[in-house]
Amino acid sequence: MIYMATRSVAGEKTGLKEIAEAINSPQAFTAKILQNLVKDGLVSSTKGPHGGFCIKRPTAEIFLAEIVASIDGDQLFIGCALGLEKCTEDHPCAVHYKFKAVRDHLTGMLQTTHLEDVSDRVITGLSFLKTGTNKR
Amino acid sequence: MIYMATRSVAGEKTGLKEIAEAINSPQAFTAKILQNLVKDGLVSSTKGPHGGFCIKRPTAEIFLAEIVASIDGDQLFIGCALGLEKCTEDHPCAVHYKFKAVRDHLTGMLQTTHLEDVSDRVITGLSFLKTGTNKR
DNA sequence: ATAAATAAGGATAAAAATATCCTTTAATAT
DNA sequence: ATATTAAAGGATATTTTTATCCTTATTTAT
Repeated sequence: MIYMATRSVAGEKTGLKEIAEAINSPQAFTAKILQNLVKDGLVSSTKGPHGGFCIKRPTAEIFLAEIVASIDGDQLFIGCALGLEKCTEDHPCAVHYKFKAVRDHLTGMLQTTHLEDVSDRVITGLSFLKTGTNKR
Repeated sequence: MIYMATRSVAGEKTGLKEIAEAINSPQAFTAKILQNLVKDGLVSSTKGPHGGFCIKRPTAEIFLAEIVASIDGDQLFIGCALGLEKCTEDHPCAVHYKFKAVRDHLTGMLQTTHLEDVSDRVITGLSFLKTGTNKR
């Protein structure tokens, strides 16, 4: 998403191959994740020559939380740190409140940081999407 | 560890079976994790009748960070949010600083919260180690 | 219309995390 | 000494996550 954001300024498409290379992620795997993002309406795709993927909405309106939820589901946001099925104010796990503070911080960050924030740093060369030797 | 903390007041041993039941975790799997904690010096174990596991140091001196590191390794503390092999101030990933703030919060919490903090809440009935129907 | 390019989707495979089983080792009690 | 209890450790199995492969569907250019 960040790479596409650095590219889809005027609604230009970016091909799978290019995206996968840019983030040093296997093509087929990247394709599956893109399919998911398409299914969830964050990205549009077109087949055929000059086809590819494109972010649907303005990058300043897409927050990281949406992307994380689309790719990884909601466990990051609602799962219990100790793995309890039911972990609530009524029946909190032993680290519920300590953990809640951290999670609220994380959730808040993801809900207030939009793609533009992040992609701008890449465009200006302040940060990176790969190292040349990534782990995954 | 939290369950043992609620039990090993005067250096009493707690058996594997009892621990596994208390936290609703499979016995054999719990045993592997306990082996690890023993190897890392957080827990002592004795075999034979009346054998079992016991936390080695005062619970007020064992911080959650140590336990997490023993069980899950250090990726939680040092891993890059975007999966870059090398993610540093010099070569930061696109969410490095945003993520760093959250991680510092998490790390800080784990490094300042000790077992006693957490087990006391269980002892006084304010929080719980299982629900009856856990996920894992 | 046909060929070429490209994503979609289903089936499968590989790797990692989670979990189990069984044999061995050590401690205790008789 | 022997039997019993309980953890240690190695091998294996299951599940989940990560990744690949191959066929199909769609779009564009000729």
